[in-house]
Amino acid sequence: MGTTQLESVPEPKYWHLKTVIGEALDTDFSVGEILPNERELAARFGVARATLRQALEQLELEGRLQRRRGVGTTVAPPRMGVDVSTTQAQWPGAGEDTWESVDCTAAAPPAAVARLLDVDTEAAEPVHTLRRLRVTNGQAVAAEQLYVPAGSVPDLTAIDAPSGAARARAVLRELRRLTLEGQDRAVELGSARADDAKELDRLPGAPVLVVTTRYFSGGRTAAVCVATYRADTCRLTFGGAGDLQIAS
Amino acid sequence: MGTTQLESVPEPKYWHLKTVIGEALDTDFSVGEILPNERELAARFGVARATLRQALEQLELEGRLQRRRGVGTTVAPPRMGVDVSTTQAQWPGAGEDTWESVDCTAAAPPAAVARLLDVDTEAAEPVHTLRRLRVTNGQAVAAEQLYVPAGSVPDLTAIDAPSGAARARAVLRELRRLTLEGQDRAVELGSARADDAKELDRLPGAPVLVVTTRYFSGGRTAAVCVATYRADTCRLTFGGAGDLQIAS
DNA sequence: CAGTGGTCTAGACCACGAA
DNA sequence: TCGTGGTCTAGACCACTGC
Repeated sequence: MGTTQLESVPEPKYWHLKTVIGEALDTDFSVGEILPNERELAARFGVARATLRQALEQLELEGRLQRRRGVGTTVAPPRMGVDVSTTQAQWPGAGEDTWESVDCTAAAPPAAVARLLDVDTEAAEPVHTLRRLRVTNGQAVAAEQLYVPAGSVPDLTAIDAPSGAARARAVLRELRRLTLEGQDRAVELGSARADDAKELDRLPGAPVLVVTTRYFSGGRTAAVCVATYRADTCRLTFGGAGDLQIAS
Repeated sequence: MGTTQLESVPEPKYWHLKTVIGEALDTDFSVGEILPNERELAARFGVARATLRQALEQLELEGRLQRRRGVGTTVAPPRMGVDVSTTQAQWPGAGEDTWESVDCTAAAPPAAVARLLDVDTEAAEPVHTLRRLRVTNGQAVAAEQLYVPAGSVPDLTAIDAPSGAARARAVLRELRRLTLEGQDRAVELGSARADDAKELDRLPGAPVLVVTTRYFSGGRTAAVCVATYRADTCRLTFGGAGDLQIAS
């Protein structure tokens, strides 16, 4: 009995580190406080920097930390709940939204989106491509692309501006005049494309929650929306569960 | 004009690798096919194994690859859509569910869950803790924990078995007898706890989508459910969007 | 047992932000 | 300019799977 039972299944170092640091965050640090830099933390725990980084990456993935190049690692505030409810079907842009930086072009949609829309890829029906940014509490939390086949908004006059923010608003206005017959939604994990990452102030490849919505009107898919939410800072809520919160 | 414009913002190697391999998956490989091992791939692309692994990790995160220790890296099938719709409020276990491996204990809930339930942490009201596994297409896609305060199911007789699967079914049966007044839902990114990871056939820390649901009845929170979905293989769908699919 | 992916090390250099 | 996190290397050993 001189030695106690050895761990038969040794826990990886980074996993243990994550636990230790996670507990320290709760007790020794407050939100926004800056941690020692990675080289010092690694030395303090007696591990290689790469191992320490593995632990920090996990904590960042869980929304506990925020790391910024050239600045440092800070304690993140609790994730903010952003409402994406489907309980009451509504066109995008309706209600008390906090969308900003509206823009509009006539670019052709990616093949995957064209498949969702009922557009004929051969006929090349024009598709309005809107780009919006969702800003909550002063932070950009989502980049959205809304694809609207020209056929869905026939009454749109060319006078409304050929492109840009004014055009985008005109498309949204026309869309809201239609009768929304239903909508569909899916959520999955993805990694940020370069352009979205830039607008969300993240590095390319950062984990994001991709929310894809189909809007039905007139017996067809009238619009498709692909919204990319920062996975580190956002908790998507449905049904007004704004205060719902589970610490991981 | 002897030299073309140098890349002013050189793309990281792993990012470029991810693109190259991702395209190769579309053209040169079919679902289920096994890739060359990491050491060979790294050599073939002329990078260190760690760099190659960074690219593979991203592709796995996006659900394009599946890696298993001791086996190899295979091309993953498209993510399966699992329905978690909130359009019609219903108690867990109702409808055509595919939940399995039901179990039930009387363990005290984590503090975060107790906060959501209206239980008095001091009085220590007993809480039924159910554990279930959601199996779709023969694969475990989610591990769920359902917390039901004893006060929510007062008519539960002790005769129904003190614990285990039979007890779990009894709790669910009693729950369904109540009038469900509403429900709440939130989705966020997390990393798999050790026990969940084991049941989902993943390593601890694997990315998961955590779905937290509150069930309201009798003017209080009658139950709280925390479901952990494999983020690599699942796409959460709302409103019957089973066929909704966007390639990333 | 051999071969796979998972963990870990001890360095190096780069890109970015702030002073 | 300096300090930060981000990328990258070339190794090593370990844990798991299947033969």
